[in-house]
Amino acid sequence: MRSVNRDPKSLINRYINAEFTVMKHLFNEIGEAIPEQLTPEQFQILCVIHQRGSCTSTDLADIFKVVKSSITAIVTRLVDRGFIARTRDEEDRRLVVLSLTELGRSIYEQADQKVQDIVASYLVHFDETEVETFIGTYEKLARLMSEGRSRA
Amino acid sequence: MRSVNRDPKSLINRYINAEFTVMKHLFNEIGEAIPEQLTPEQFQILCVIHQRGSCTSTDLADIFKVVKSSITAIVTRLVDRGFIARTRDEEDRRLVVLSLTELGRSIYEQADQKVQDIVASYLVHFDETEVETFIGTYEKLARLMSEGRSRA
DNA sequence: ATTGAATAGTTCGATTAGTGAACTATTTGG
DNA sequence: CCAAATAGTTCACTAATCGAACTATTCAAT
Repeated sequence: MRSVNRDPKSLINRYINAEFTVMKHLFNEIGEAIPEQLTPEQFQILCVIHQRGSCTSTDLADIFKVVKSSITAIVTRLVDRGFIARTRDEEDRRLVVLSLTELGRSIYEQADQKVQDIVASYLVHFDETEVETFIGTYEKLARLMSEGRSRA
Repeated sequence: MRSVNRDPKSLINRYINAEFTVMKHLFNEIGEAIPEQLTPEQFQILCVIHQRGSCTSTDLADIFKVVKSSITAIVTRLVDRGFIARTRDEEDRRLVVLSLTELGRSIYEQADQKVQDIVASYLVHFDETEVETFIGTYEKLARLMSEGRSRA
């Protein structure tokens, strides 16, 4: 990307505008579509616990790059609504293991289906190789950012 | 994208994971980098006013897909900090015209430079055609979403 | 074996962003 | 000219986030 410095505005601004627009719309539509009024953050937390089976507050704080007290707050709301169970780990009693309840799993699966539908309804406008290339580049970017912090 | 329905999870989940990861990191880094503690929302509002010269609360509410009272709140904070001026339109006295103060312009330009630097530091890992293809697809997606609401 | 440091999590008080309903002020159109 | 539409604000509420202070537990080093 030699031309970044010669032509700094155009590509980067196009990228930022697209990113903001897409993210805003996606979040809005997901917010509308998700049953039981799950926020995007709540949805993502259920998603991680669903994928892993269980996890801790510290795991979630690392994944989402927020401090642990933020996780406590969100998790408490989800526990109050019966979507998540908090279980003390008997091996290491400092740990609180988070897992989905049956209700939580069911809610997550409904929400996930809606998200799939929304995204699919957009992806249908692209041909397959375009999508694969796009996602490949996107994942590379996500990887760079996750590894990141080593850049200037 | 015929295979979306046959192979529904993989591509869509990869896309969503990448989207969330990238957005999270980008917002975090922008938040850290922006001077004077501008939040991403505040930055985006200054950005729109900077691009347009001036605008109204209703414009901003439309652009960001939020209700007008949200805009009132953010704008009030930016006015309090001296970044934005509210001017009653004498033609149509219902309108409040928002514009950047000198300070606001200066703060925005500093923040914008940091954002450019952050994005450039990632784009440098890609070759130019890859970036152009990626952004092209991204903009197409953003366009579909903006037009959207007409889908199922 | 004891104790001091690290780790896991919560609580509390603050700020920011967002919503919806009720409100004021102005303009417009039948 | 008056009713409806438009523009914006205020208010009370919720969600997410932060940071500092706190409890409880485990680990490590002497």
